[in-house]
Amino acid sequence: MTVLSDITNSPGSVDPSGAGYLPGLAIDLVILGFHHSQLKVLLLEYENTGLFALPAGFIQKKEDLNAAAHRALTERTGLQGIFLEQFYVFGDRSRHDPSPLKAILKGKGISPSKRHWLLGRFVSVGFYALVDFTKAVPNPDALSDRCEWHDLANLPPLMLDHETMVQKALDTLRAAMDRKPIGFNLLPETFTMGELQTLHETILNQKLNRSSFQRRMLSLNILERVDKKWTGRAHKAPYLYRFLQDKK
Amino acid sequence: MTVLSDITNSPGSVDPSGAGYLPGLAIDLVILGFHHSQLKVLLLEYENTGLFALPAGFIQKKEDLNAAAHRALTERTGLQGIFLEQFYVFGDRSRHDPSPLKAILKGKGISPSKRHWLLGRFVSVGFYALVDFTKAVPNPDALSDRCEWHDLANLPPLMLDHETMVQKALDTLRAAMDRKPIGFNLLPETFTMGELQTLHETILNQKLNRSSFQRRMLSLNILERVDKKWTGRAHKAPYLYRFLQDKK
DNA sequence: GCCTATTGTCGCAACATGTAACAATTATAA
DNA sequence: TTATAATTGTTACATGTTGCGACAATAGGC
Repeated sequence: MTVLSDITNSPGSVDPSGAGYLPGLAIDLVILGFHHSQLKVLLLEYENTGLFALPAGFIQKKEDLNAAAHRALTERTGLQGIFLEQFYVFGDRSRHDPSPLKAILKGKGISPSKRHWLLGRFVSVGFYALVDFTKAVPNPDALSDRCEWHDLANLPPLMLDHETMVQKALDTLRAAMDRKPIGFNLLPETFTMGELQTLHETILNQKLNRSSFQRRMLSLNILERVDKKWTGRAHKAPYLYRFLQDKK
Repeated sequence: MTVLSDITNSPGSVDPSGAGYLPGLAIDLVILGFHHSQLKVLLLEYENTGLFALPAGFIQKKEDLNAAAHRALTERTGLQGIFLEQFYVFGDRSRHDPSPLKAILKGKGISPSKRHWLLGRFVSVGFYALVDFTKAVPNPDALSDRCEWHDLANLPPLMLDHETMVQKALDTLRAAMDRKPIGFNLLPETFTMGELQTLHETILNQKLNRSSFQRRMLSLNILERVDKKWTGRAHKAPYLYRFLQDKK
């Protein structure tokens, strides 16, 4: 678990990296969920600053890059074994803007030296994760006050280039989806065909034909029909489906 | 232009980065060409070591990541305005193996200190480029002795994880190709439909149907029929096509 | 029991792709 | 000069996939 001292203590003026992390390199996570027909993204909030940001992470010197991303994901959500993939590296100079972090540190009662390692230029590797909204337990990091789901359609203003990151993650997800049906990762263990279709429609931002969608999904042979779902509503009960694990 | 001193001079024992570059971060280029029905990749060779490697680059502290990749590409090929995209970040600890670089430096008559910045752990951003084989002018960097095209189907043993990089670049290219017809970037200004098909077949490693391929390509409306090509061979002369620039 | 909303499924049209055939063209051989 | 072989551009037809509507089957509301 990251503790405040890991991040806020400078490891010494000669070493620009913080506490055993790779210098100048960060990870930003676009953690996506799906709930009430809405795509959600997990954001950190910094009190007294009005700032929101994507969960981030640093890579330990003795740690693989992807492992660091998984660790950061687990720290924020409590989840393991989740779909998590790189989507882009953000490395423009224009990203180097220490003012938001200064504000955050100040809000935490810290007066960082000008050469504090967090205030330098960072190249950030963007990862996106697809999680079961009902299983994730959001958990803020050492510097943030809240870690909460936000509607993707209605984001608060984000720090630095984090809006671009979300957009690019979404583009990657869309492109990946017609290659592999990874959307399943966003749903609970069992789900109806209607829920799966709504998910796809939300991600792609377009209506899909009901019967073609059903036909296409079933023809993939990655769904197992489990049970009927009792909806309590005035119509035929839909089947529940489960994603066949061995097809992952 | 990179000079030897840029790379071999340590900038001082307190600063782990070399000569104004971002520390611990590199770029590796998978530069692809196409010639004589073969996919080619540009490799650097290090004499006396038997080592081959992908062209690499470092990111200047005042430089955007993508700009650094373009700069490295131009340095190795003389080309500008080329298709060049990130495809993956390689960040495993297991990449950290200083022995090949030690051998290379030794071959150059340099005895690096144990803490030489090139011998540390590097995270590397993989880019792949698609270039016109006939236009590129390969040019070795400060540490290498040769920069030459090699058949992708018959690679020499590569340094570190560079074979994985080539494979992953190829996977990315394949996936990208049925999204956008980016294969054109590998051909000269004008080309026949047969050449275009051979290119696709080589990249995808599978035979394609001739008439469907032609139909599909023409239906994209990105090709302009220019002229007939005189082949000097005993059959009907094929048309030459040009890629419509405005569709790029 | 009738009505309404939703689901599972089927049939048909529209479109795309695989396959083969055919005519056109160009050099070579007879 | 004519036949031949190779390769290309194009078309015709079979096959496969997707879009779209129709229909029956529920399940609760009334």
